[in-house]
Amino acid sequence: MASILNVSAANQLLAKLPEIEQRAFMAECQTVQLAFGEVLLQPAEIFTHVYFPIDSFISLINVIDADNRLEVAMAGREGMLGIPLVLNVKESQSIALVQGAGSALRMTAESFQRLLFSSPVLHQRLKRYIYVAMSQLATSAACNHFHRIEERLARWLLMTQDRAGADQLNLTHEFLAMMLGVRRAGITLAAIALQAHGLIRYQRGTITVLDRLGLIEASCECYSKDCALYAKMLPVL
Amino acid sequence: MASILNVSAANQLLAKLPEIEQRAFMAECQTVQLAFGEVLLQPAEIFTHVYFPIDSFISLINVIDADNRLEVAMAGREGMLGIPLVLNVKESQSIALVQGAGSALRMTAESFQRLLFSSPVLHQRLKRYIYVAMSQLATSAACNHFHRIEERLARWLLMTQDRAGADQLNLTHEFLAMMLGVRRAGITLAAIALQAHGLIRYQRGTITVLDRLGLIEASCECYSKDCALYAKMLPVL
DNA sequence: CATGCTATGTACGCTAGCGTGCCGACGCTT
DNA sequence: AAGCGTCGGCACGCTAGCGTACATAGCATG
Repeated sequence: MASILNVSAANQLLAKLPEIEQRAFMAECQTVQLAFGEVLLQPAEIFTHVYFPIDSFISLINVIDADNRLEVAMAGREGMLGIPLVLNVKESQSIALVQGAGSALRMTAESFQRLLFSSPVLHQRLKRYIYVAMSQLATSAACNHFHRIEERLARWLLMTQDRAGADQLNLTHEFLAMMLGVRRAGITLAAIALQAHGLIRYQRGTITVLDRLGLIEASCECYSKDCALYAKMLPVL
Repeated sequence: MASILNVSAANQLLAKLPEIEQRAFMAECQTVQLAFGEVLLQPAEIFTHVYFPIDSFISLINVIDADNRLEVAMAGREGMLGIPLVLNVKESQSIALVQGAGSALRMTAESFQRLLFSSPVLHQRLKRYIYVAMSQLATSAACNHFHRIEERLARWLLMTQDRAGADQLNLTHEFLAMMLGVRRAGITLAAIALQAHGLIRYQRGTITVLDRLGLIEASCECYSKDCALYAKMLPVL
C-alpha cells in the first residue's frame, strides 16, 4: 500500500507533483507486483493499463522477424510504460517485457486519460518524457549501428543498473544477446573482455558491476548523452 | 500565396481540418521556399518555426561523432518538422536538412503553440503523428542494425520517392552514404545491384526509379510496415 | 551421488562492410 | 578544345560479427 509520501520517492515522473494532482493520481492507481519475464503487452495489443515502475523495470522490444528482435527502450523508475496513451493511442508496436521484478503503480487506461485532463503538471512532464524517449530512440538507432558490442554491452549494463538500483543483475548471455540483437557468443566475448578489465564479474546468470566508472569509460558516449538529456529535461526538482 | 483549398492538398496533416481550424491555421502561417541543402535546425538549437512541407522534404540527422552521422527520420508532405514543439519542448537533438527543395507552410513556434490550444482536431492528429514517428524510429533502429545496405537503400529510395512525388531524384552516392551511415563504396555496390535488376537507373547525381514494385520487393519489410502504420493511424479522410 | 539441464567457453569458416586509395569518366567552365 | 572538379567504379587487405557446433562447468533435482 503506497502512501502519498511514498509516491514521491517511488517514480521520478510522479515526484513532487502538486498535492492535488498527487492525490488524484493515488486515488486512481494501485500498486502491483511485476514478475520477471511477465509480458505486459504484445505488439498491436490494446493498452489496458499504464505502469509507473517503482523498483521494477520493463524492456520494450521490437520484433522484426522470426530471428531478429531488439530492445528499443527501457522503462524503470525514471519512466513509464504507456507513452502511446499520453498521445491518445491505445496500442503499441513493441513487446513490453518485465526485465526486473518489483513493484509498479498501475492505472487503467481510461482513468489515466481522464486524469491527464485535470493534471497539467503531470501531463506537461509526460510530454517532456516523450521527447526524451524519442531522442533516446534516435540515439539508440545510431548506437546500434555504429558501436561495437562491447561498448553497447557496457552501456546496457549501466542503464540496467540504474533502473535496478543494484549492482547485481540477473542476466544470462542468452538474454543479453536478444536485447542487443547479437549472437550469444558475441556477448560472451564482450563480457569476457569487460571482466578481464575488472569492470564486471559474472557467473551463471548473474552479472555484478564492480567498477561503474570504468564501465562508463568502456561504454560509448550514448550512455552519458542519454543521462544528460534526461537530467536536462526532467531535473529532479 | 496558399488558398484554403490548397492547404487540403498541401500537407496531409492539415488535410480536411474543420474549417475553423483551417482558417486559424492559415491566418498564422506563410508559404516559404526551402532550398536544397538548407539547414533549418542544428542540434540543441531553439526551434523558431514549425514547417509543414508541401512538396519539399526534410531529413532529420543525428550526429554521433565527427565520422558518424545517420538519418533518423524524414518529413515530407505526410509529416512535419517540429514534433518537439507539440510536446512543448523547444529544441531538438537532430540536424534538420532540406533534402528536397520546394515549398512548405511555416509558422512561428509561438503561434503554433497558441494555435494548438484552439485546434483540437489538429492537435489530436499531431499526437497520432508523433506516435507514428516514434514507432518508425524504433523500426529504423532495428532496420539499421539487421538489414543489408541494398535493402536499406531500396527502402530509402522508396521513402524519398514518396515524398518527392517524382521518379527522378537528385542524389549522389556520397549523400546516400551519409544518410544510411555507410561507406560511399558500399552505396555504389548496392546501387549497381539494384540497377542490374532493372529497378533503378542512375548517372552522375540522379537516380531514377524504374520499377517501383520491384524496388519494394528488394527492400526490407520495414518500408511496407511504415506505410501500413501511417495509413492506419492517419488515414486519408 | 548420479543425472540432466542450462549457462558459458571456444572454435571454424564465412560474410558484410570497413578504410583507403586510385583511376576513369562526365560535364561544367573558360 | 582543354582543364578541372566532382562522381562513380573498383580493388586491396582488414575487422566485426555471423551461424553453427561442440565441449565443459555449475547447479538443481531425483
